[in-house]
Amino acid sequence: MRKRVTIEMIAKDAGVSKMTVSRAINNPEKLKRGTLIRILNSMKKHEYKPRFVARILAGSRSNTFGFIVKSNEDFVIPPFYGECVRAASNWFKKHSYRSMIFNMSDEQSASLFIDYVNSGLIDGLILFEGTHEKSLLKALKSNDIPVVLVGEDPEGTYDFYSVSSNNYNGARMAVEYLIAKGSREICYITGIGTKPSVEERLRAYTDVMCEHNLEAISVPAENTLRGGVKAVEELIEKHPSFDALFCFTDLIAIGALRGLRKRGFDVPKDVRVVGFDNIHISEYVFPSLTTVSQDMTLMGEIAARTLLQIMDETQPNDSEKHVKLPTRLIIRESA
Amino acid sequence: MRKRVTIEMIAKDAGVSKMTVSRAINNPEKLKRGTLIRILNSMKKHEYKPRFVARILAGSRSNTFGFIVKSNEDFVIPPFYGECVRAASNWFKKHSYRSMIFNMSDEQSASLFIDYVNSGLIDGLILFEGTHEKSLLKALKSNDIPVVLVGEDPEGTYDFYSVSSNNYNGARMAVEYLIAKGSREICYITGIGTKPSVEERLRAYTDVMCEHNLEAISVPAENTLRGGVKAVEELIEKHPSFDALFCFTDLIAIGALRGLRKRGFDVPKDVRVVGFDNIHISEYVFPSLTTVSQDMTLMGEIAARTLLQIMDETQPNDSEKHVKLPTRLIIRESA
DNA sequence: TTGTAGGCGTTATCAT
DNA sequence: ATGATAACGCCTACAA
Repeated sequence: MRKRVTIEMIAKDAGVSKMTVSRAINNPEKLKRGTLIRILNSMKKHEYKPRFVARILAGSRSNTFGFIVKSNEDFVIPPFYGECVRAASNWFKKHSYRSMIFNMSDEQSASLFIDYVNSGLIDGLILFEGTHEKSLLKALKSNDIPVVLVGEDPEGTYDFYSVSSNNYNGARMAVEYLIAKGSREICYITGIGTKPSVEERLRAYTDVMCEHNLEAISVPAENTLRGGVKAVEELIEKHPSFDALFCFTDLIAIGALRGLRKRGFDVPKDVRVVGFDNIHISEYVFPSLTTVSQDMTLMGEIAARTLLQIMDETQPNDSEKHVKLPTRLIIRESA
Repeated sequence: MRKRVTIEMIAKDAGVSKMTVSRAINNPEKLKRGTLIRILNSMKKHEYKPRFVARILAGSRSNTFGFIVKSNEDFVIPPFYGECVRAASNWFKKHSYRSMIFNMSDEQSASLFIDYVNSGLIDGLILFEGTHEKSLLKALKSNDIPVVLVGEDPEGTYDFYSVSSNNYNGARMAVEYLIAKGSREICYITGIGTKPSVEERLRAYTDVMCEHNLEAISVPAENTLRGGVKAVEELIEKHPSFDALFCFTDLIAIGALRGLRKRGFDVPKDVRVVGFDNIHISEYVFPSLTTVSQDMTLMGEIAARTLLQIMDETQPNDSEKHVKLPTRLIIRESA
């Protein structure tokens, strides 16, 4: 193992003090041209890289942001969050910040992430729905970590900035579309938990059905492919006469497609199916999925931009506290 | 912002020196019961958390491992790697290590990761195929970072440990199966680049076709859904009479299914399709995908176990240098 | 424009 | 079993 190259060695080599080398790195404009060049050369020659942890310990910003995402059975980074992350991460990059993903799937990952945060390794965070646990939010708040939520804050008690889609309108569109197409016995495969997205989409479904004097029937499912299959089976058991399914997510919908086929149903002839999210693969499955599209790229960008604004107190902050993005109905083969 | 709780404050509060508190954290067995309890209580009272970066700077291990994964157009963490990561990460967890994912998609992410590694924030790495770039491997080698490759080392020059599937045998199985089923005009949608997996699967395809006096026709595709669609279009253009497709990955195969359907081909009646990887979703698409299964869980576990063995020099190291895992043909609806 | 001294929070080493 | 001191590598504040 080669011995580590430190700032001190560069200083000695370039015939200056450590401080001058430090300036060469952080405020090069404050140095005389000659000195700067000499130092730069020496750094290159010795392949000097400042040691990240030392800078942090001495008080520097990390210029690094984190994403906290919850895995599911099918994906370590579920596609919907993945696209938001990609967009946010590009935004950060454009502004010379770096970013990294923490997948919060267990205690162990949580501990790592907490260590990072309270060590100064992370300057700010974007939390995706599913990770908005009270204890976590509280910890972040009390440590003064800048945070933006993707998805609404379930409690609202911590007053974080948030970016989400208009879940209610999106779900309404989907159900109204199914009704317009002639479906009457529309069942809803809902999500699990008390997340706002779950509650709003369910409420929209119930409202629309009610407005049309149709019976609202919903069953819950894990947000996974398998969850979709199981929900369909439950539905066939309990309400075999449905002629359409609205699903909490595309993942569930794709599972539902499989479940329906297994039982001999044709989509869309026997049963129309609509999902939510418009993840990449929904366009490729058969039948391709009619779905409510969330603009993940825009969500990611807004989340990133908001976070930067929160942190940069010198700039005027024109970010809305709670952004709600419109959704679009994407009509494909399944309904 | 609450003032940071440091080891010094705990020491004062518990009436001992910093060193003793440090011991309470790292070698509790060396303390007298009473002292230990007093310190522990004080730590709890003040919600003391050791500062990660300070420990690292002072010479501690991070007990953290990293995964380096390459994103693609469809997924930030492609499903195949995702499953390996999940398995490896569980293995680490079981041994009280933590892990994190770096997605190497650009310069910016690379810089973060390099900072981490040469700061001591990462004790070892698992690199997935697609990230085995010469410059990276060289840097890791010269910094003495313990590394395990998933997928074979394309160069072989750096002598890293590696875990991969037997790509050649897997691909042979697939092609032989297609022939046994009666297909004769079997085209291969191959991958891009010079990765061993690309070369071996292609070689297997060519060999088998040759052994049966069949013409080998292959077109390259990006490893994405869209790549599959495009390859099918190219194939229909150039060799419209094919009756089977073997695809470099499931992602490509799923794209191919869509491409075929768009052009009115029925799978498997007109064209049989076989993929490679057996990612989760392949079981759910329609027709469900016949594919060559790699045991991602086992790969992940072996990679993790090997890495731990490399690092722990006290233990005898019984890891093979280059593990090659067997594959299985999973027969479903598409062929 | 450049240098000096001190501190960031922890652990290692050597004492006691 | 516990403590004192130095070291890790960098940056801030002040001085020259």
